[in-house]
Amino acid sequence: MSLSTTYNPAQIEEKWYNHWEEKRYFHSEPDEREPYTILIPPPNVTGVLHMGHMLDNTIQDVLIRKARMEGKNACWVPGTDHASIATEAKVVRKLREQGIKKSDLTRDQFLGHAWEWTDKYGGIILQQLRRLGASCDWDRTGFTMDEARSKHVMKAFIDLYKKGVLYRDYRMVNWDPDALTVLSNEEVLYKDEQSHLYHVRYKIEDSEDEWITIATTRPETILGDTAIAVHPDDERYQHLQGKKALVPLINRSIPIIFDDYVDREFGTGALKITPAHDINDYEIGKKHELETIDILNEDGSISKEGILYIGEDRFKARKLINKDLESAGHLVEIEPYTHNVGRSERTNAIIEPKLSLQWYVDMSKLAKPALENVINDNVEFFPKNMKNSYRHWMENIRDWCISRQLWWGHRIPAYYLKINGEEQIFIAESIEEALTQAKKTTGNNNLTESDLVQDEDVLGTWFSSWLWPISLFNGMFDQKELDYYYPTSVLVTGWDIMFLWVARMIMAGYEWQGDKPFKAVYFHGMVRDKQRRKMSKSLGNSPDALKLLSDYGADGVRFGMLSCSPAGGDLLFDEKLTEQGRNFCNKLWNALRLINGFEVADKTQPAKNALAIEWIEHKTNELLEQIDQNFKQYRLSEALMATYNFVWGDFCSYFLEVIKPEYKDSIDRKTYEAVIQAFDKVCKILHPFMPFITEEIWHQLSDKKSDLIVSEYPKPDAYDKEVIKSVEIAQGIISKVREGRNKAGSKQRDLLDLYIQTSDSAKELLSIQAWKDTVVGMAYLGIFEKTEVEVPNTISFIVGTDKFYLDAKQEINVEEEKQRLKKDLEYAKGFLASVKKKLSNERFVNNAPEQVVANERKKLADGQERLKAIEDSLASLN
RNA sequence: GGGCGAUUAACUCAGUUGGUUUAGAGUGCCACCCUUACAAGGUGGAAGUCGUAGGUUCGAGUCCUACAUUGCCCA
Repeated sequence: MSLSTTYNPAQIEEKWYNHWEEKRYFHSEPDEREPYTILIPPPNVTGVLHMGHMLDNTIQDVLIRKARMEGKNACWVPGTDHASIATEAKVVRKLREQGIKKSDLTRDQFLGHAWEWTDKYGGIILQQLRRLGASCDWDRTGFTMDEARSKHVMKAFIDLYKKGVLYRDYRMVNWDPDALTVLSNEEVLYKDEQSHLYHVRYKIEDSEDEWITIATTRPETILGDTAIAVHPDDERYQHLQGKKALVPLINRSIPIIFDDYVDREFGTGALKITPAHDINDYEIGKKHELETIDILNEDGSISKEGILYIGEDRFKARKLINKDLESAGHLVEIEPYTHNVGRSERTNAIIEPKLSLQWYVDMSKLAKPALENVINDNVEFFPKNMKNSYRHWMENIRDWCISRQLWWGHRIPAYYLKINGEEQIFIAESIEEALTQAKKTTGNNNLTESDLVQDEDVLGTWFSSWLWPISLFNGMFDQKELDYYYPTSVLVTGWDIMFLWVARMIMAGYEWQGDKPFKAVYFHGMVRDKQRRKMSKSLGNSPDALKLLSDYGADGVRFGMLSCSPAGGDLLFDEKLTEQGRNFCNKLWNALRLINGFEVADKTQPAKNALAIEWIEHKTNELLEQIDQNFKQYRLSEALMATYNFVWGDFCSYFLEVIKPEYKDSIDRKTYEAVIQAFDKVCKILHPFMPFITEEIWHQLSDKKSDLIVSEYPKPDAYDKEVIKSVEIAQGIISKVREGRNKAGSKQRDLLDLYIQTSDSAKELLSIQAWKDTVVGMAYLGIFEKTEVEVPNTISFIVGTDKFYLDAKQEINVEEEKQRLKKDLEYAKGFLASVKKKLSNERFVNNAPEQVVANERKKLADGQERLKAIEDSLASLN
C-alpha cells in the first residue's frame, strides 16, 4: 500500500464523522454506568461558527471523548437559543429590505416571518460543529423556544410569581432605542469614549444679566430640565437660594436646588437636573419632588414634550441645539471629554436611561445558595480566581429585569383586567385559566376573555437559558432522565457570561432542583488577535472558521485552538498554531507510513529494540500520569503539549529511530508488534484532541474489529525511573556526538570512534549490550570503548559525571576547543561556588532537611569531578 | 472610585504547599543538511540580573510591603 507523503484531511474527516454517527456512538441513554454530562452553551440559532465557538466546543469535545473512552456514559447535549434581540433585529431588517415595516404586521404575522427565518438559518451552526468533530448527542438537540423548553419557561415564571419573587415596577431602565426594548444591566457594555463637555449658561429669572453655568455631555436633554442643583456648602452659589433659572431656548422656569449629591469639583459645580433621562437625576427629582419631563420617544427621537426639534434623532438634536445655544449666547465653552458610555451588547446602540414599567425577579433569596455553593467549592470554578468576581457580583446583586419589548420570544403569561381604572394581574398558562382566576377573584362570572389583555412583552432570552440544565432533561415534568444526568459534570464557557448565564443557572438549579446544575465550571479565555484585540466582525480581524477547517483540517485547527488556551487567560490566536497542528498531523501520518512500510521477518529481536520498547512503555506511563494531573485541573493545553512533545520527541525522533531497521532490511516480529501496540496507545491518548487522524491511523495500523472512539483509554501504570535515566544518558551522549560531528563537519553517517574514560559507572553502562548498541547505532559509531588515558586529537565532553573522547577522524581546531572548554570551566566554577556557599553556611547545614543537604553534597561531588575533567582536557591541549 | 489579576528568552506562556545540578516549553532566530517515514522535515546552536526597591528565611522566580507598568470586572 502506498500513502501520500502528506496527510489529506478532507475525505478522512467526512468518512469518520459519518461512520461515528451511523454507529450512534454519540447517543446516550441512562444505564448503570457512571454518567459524564456536558450541556452546550447554546449559540444563537441564527449564528454562524466563529473562533469563540471553535474553542469552546473543542474543549467540550475533548472532555466528552476522553470520558467516553474511560467507560463513562458520555452525554453531550447540543442546542441553540432564540436570541430575542439579535434575531428580531435581523428579521426586522430583512422585512425592511422587502419594504415591510414591523408596525404594519400583526404579532402573528411577524412571528410567522421569524419562524421562517429560524427554520431557514437555524441549525447551520450545529452543522458546522460537526465539521469540527463535535460528538454531540444530536438526538437530544434542544432549542429554547421548542415546546419542551417553552413549557419550562412558563412554569418557572408562574412558579416564581406564586412564590412572590416576581414583581412589576416602574423604574429607570436601560433602553435600547434601536431594538426598542429594555435590557438587563448585564446586557449593557460600558466603555470610555471620546466626547465633549458643553458649558451652558442659564439666565437667572428676574435678573438683569445674572447667569449660572452648568456642564453637560448631553445638551439635547436641556429640553427636559426641571432644576439646577448646587452643593449646599458651595460659596459660589449661596446668593441663589430661592431663585429660579430659565431653561435656554424654551424659557421654562426651574428652581435652583441645594443637594450634597453635587460634586463641587466637577465642571462648574452646578448640575442640570433631568429626571427623565438620568438615573441620578431621577433620584434627586424624587427627593425634591421635581417634575419629570420625558422628551424622548422610544426610538430616541425628540418627543412633543421636547417642544423643539420634535421628531429629530437625539444625536441630530444635539447638533441643532448646540448651534441654537451658540447663536443665542448660551454656549460658554466646549471641552473635549472622555466618559463612560453604555452600549447595547446586541445592537451597539447607546443606551438611553428611560422610565418604564417592567417585570423583575427579586434576586435576594435566589442568590444565597448560589453564592454559598460556589464559595465552598460545591460548584468548582476553574481557574479558581474567578470565584472572586463571582462573589463580588453576587454580594452586590440587583434585581433582574426580565421583560423585553419584543415579539420574538416567550410572551409573558400575565393577563391584565382593568376595572374602574384599576388594574389587576392574573398569571396563568392560558387565557382560559386566567379568566377562571379573574372570575374567582372578582366574583364576577360575566367576565369574558375579551376583558383580559395579555402582556405585550416577551421574556429575555436568558430567562430561558438559565433553565437549560433542567429543561434539556424535561426536569420540571419528569425526573427520570434528570435523576441520572443531573448534576452535569462540567460547564465549559467564557468568563464573559459568568453573570449573564452561569450565575443564573446555578440559582435556577438550587431553586427548582435543590442542587447544583454542574459540578464544575471551566472558564476559558476570549479569542483575540495577535494585538490582543477581541475578534469581531467589525474589525475584520477574525479568520473565517470554515476556511481554517478546510485549510488545516479539523485536527489541525483543534490543535491550534487548544495549544494556546491556558485556562482563563486570553487566547492570542495565530494561524501559525493551526499550521503547527497540521504539521503535527503530517508527522503522525509519516510515522504510519514508516511502520506500514516495514517488512516483518521471524528472526531474533535485537537487544537494543527490547530496551527501546521497555523505555517507550515507561515513558508512556509517565505521560499518562502527567495528562491525568493536567486534566484534573482542566489544563488541557498542557496535557496536549506534553503529548505533542512525547509523540514528536520520544516516539518519533527516538523510539522509531532506534528500532528502524537498516535500509532494505526487515524488522523482527516481536519488535513490530510492540511498535504497533505503542502507536495504538498513542492514538488512544491523542484521540480526544485529534479524533479524525487518530481514528484513521488506528485502522491503518492493523485490522481492528472496533473503532478507536469507543476503545478503552489507557490507565497510567507505574514506571521505572532507572530505565528512563539510563536511556537519558544514552541520549545525552548521542546528542554530544552529533554536536561534535556538526562542529567537525563530518557527515551524519560516517562512522566515528568514541572512547569513555574508565570509571565504575562507565564499566556498568558498557556492560549492558542493549545500551551500548543503542549509542553505537544512533550516534553512528565505529568504536565505542573504554580508555584509561586521555585520547589525543579528540573532542572531549562530559555526560553526567563521565568523560568522553570523540575521534572525528581529522585534526581538531585546538583554539576553538580551548575556548569551548574555558566556557564550560567557567560555568562549572560558578556552579561549584554557589553550592559551596550553601554548604559552608552552618545554618543551612543545620536547618535544612537532610535530603536537601545530601543533595547539595552530591552536587558538590559531581561538580568537582566535572571540573577536574575539564581541567584535565584543557591541560592536555596545552 | 471599589475589586481582581498580570509582569519570566524576540513572541506566547509553564514553573503545582520556598530546596530536582546558576530557570523550562512552543514558536521565531542562526548554522549545516533534498539522508533511506516526513523540507509541513532532520541535526545542532545562540538567547533570560524572573518589572523595580526593600523585607522575611539557612535558602526566594515562588512568601510579605511599597512603587512602576499593564489587563479585566463592577460602579
